[in-house]
Amino acid sequence: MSDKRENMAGSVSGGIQSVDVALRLVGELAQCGGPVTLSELARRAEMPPSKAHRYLASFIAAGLVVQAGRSGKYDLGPAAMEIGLAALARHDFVNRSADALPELRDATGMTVLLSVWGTEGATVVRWERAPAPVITSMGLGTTLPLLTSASGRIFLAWSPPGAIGGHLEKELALTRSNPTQSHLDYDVENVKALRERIREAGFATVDGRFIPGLVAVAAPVLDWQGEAQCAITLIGTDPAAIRPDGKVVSKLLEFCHGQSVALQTQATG
Amino acid sequence: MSDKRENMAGSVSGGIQSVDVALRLVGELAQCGGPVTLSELARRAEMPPSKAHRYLASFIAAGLVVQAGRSGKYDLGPAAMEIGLAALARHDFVNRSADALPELRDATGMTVLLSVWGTEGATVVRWERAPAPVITSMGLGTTLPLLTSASGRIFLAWSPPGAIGGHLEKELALTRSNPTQSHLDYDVENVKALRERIREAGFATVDGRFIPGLVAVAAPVLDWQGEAQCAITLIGTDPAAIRPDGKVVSKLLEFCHGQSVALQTQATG
DNA sequence: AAATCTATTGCATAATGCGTAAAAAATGAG
DNA sequence: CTCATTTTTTACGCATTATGCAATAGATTT
Repeated sequence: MSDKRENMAGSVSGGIQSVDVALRLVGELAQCGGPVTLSELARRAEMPPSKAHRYLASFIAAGLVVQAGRSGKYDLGPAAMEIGLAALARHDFVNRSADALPELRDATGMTVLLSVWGTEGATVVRWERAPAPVITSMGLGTTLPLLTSASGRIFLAWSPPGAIGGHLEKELALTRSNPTQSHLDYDVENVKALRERIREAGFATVDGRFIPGLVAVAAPVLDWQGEAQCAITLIGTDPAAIRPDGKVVSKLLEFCHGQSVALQTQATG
Repeated sequence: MSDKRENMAGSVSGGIQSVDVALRLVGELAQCGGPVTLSELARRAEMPPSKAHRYLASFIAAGLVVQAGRSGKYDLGPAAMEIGLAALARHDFVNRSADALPELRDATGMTVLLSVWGTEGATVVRWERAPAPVITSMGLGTTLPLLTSASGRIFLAWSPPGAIGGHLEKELALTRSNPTQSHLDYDVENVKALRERIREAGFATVDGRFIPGLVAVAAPVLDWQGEAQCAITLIGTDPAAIRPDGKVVSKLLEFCHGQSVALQTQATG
């Protein structure tokens, strides 16, 4: 009767089941804003607390998770930072651009954002706040929407459709169910046209419609395949700053082009 | 004869064995500078390639690992970044100090480093390069030595001895076997005295002996238990800048004290 | 102080990961 | 182009290991 050799659990990755469970657990923990109790974490990951507890024991032993204070709550630990920083250093435009981002900020007077494409969307990896008092509460790891942020639109335009398909659908569904933002109601055709327009222009902008009073312009750093490795975004308050033929946009494009060339020449392997 | 219920493998974490293996594997992958082949990774992690392959399948399914190009080499993926960034955002002195670090840099004219204690040692988490041309090629995730860096010495002095014991011994052994650095030959007694001196002073300095031409001074941000949550380090070229009664040191101490207070008042739970 | 919720540990069972080994694919030499 | 060699991937049965359930211990609230 047990001639079915396939994995009877839903998560068929061809790998190790325990690891699938473990990664689901750390994923949930990462999405929680801060320390969580065992039972809440178990609830989110949809597993009995005792099971979660055993996995957490392994995580703690590896330093991936720590138990905060004596509240017993669990939180991500130092090993998580190290793995993340190692991953960040791999895609080394982060380090390479470290010197350049402040320059760009000073040259434009706008807040500079560096984001990459993660599993949850466009993820902020580094930012340089402008001297001007722009109220942007955007921390490391913030994920930005695909359609309504300049950063997101870069990945919309310069990522293989397969990579963003799921997220795009999710956002489209969300806009439809949100009639208050009727001016944003994109459909499959609109998005296709938007994508083309952005690719032709070489950059993407959003005006104050999405975040009132804030405007942004973004451009991609492209690898040898023409895919966006990261997006550089400038955020400010002056709508005039993001005019297609303005100084800000040209500086941004120049910068991104230089980064793209640097990325493509070194990664010939 | 199998009445021994204890885990017969070496890694007894009280958790899930498969997860211990998995975390060892990602740890190795993180320590490799870049993409690695299956066989090399398996060699490092001391397991048969077939075993590593199965684990990697799970990692890839979760986005923790990607297969670079068609070389088949494995590398850390976007999920690794996200987990790391989430961990970084948790220990929120990173975000809190984001505004403050540049101020400190401008006030002192020195390069500012923010480091935390990770499993591999003192780990650079954020830095602000000084306008002055200081040649410091220090990327995110760089780990600094415990004895011969100002950042490391902070954790030497303000960490529970148990947490740093292993690393300390390793470094002591390394210094002993390295006769060219005879002026560094610390032993258990020396280190104990060094630790006491640093704790009394409230900060640690290193002069040009370790990195010729560079000097550094560091101070801790302490949590409610009196342990160092992170270290703030100033790096420069002028030995006069790091005098104990100088302006730079007092600015640094003032800054760290402020951060410590902020940390302790908000984390009352 | 009682009660409720949460965290942690123990145990039997069967499901899962492990080693061995072979197939398939890639690489390199003649 | 063909063969030889290395590397990656898949297959399978056995034994170890993760699991669900339940009991205990601890914490927090009424």
